[in-house]
Amino acid sequence: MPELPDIARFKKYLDATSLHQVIRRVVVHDHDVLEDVSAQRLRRTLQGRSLESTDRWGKFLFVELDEGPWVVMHFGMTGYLDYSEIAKQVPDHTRVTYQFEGGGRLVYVCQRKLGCVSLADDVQSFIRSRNMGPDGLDKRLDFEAFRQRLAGRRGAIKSALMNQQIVAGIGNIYSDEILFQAGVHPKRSVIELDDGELRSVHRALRKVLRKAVDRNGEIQRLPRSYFLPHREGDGLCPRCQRELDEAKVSGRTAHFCPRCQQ
DNA sequence: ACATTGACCTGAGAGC
DNA sequence: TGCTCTCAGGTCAATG
Repeated sequence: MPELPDIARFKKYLDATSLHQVIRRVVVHDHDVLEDVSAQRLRRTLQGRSLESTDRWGKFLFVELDEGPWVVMHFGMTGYLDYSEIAKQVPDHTRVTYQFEGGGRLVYVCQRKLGCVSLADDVQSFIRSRNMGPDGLDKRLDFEAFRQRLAGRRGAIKSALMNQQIVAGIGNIYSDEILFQAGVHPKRSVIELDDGELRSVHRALRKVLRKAVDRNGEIQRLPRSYFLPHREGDGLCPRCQRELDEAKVSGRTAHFCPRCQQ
């Protein structure tokens, strides 16, 4: 479930709890989540360093060390961070522990192991190497840029929104909200959308992500006029009260209102 | 070049 | 109670 607004919350959480503390040691509980880095190199790179600042791009969280490369974290669909001042039992499915001098610790938890922890020399080259599109909240993603990135696409608009190479940060959940607010059916092909519809999708994308970040990625704190509280709740469209419908869109389950999204 | 599908991974919940 | 099946969903390799 972690999408752009969730990663923004994790970033804030890390900033508030873990910056400027010296790392005493790193424990890798499960090597499966390490990507392009051995446990030994991760340990040696981080030991004695401190976390100095964070950055986010799409669903990736980057953490700058006082010296050396950046730590990169991706949360798959079940990942999150947990900080504790005192030594206590780590949560189930803890994959990496960052133990600080002074007793605090930050852990990376990822039940389904679809996320990963890695090192990168710098944020920009990491993003380039993965061919990632602009972050969904990037100011440069204006309507023209958005339309250009969708040019030549024939697949479903929902798939395009979830494609990290087109726009980074949107997943299954928030693409549902965006398409609901734009009044566009998730299965509509990108090429058959006219300029007005594309503009609505773009406007909804910006608005939804901004609001969701503002609400800390907590769906129950979104306005009742939003789609997601009902997707997770009564299953009724907040606009017309009709029963929500679902459909498979390239392997994912899309939720939508059959009346408001034609 | 783009689109689609299955595999990866684990646990919850359904159905029997 | 316990077994099996399906589903959740981000991403990537393989296939169309």
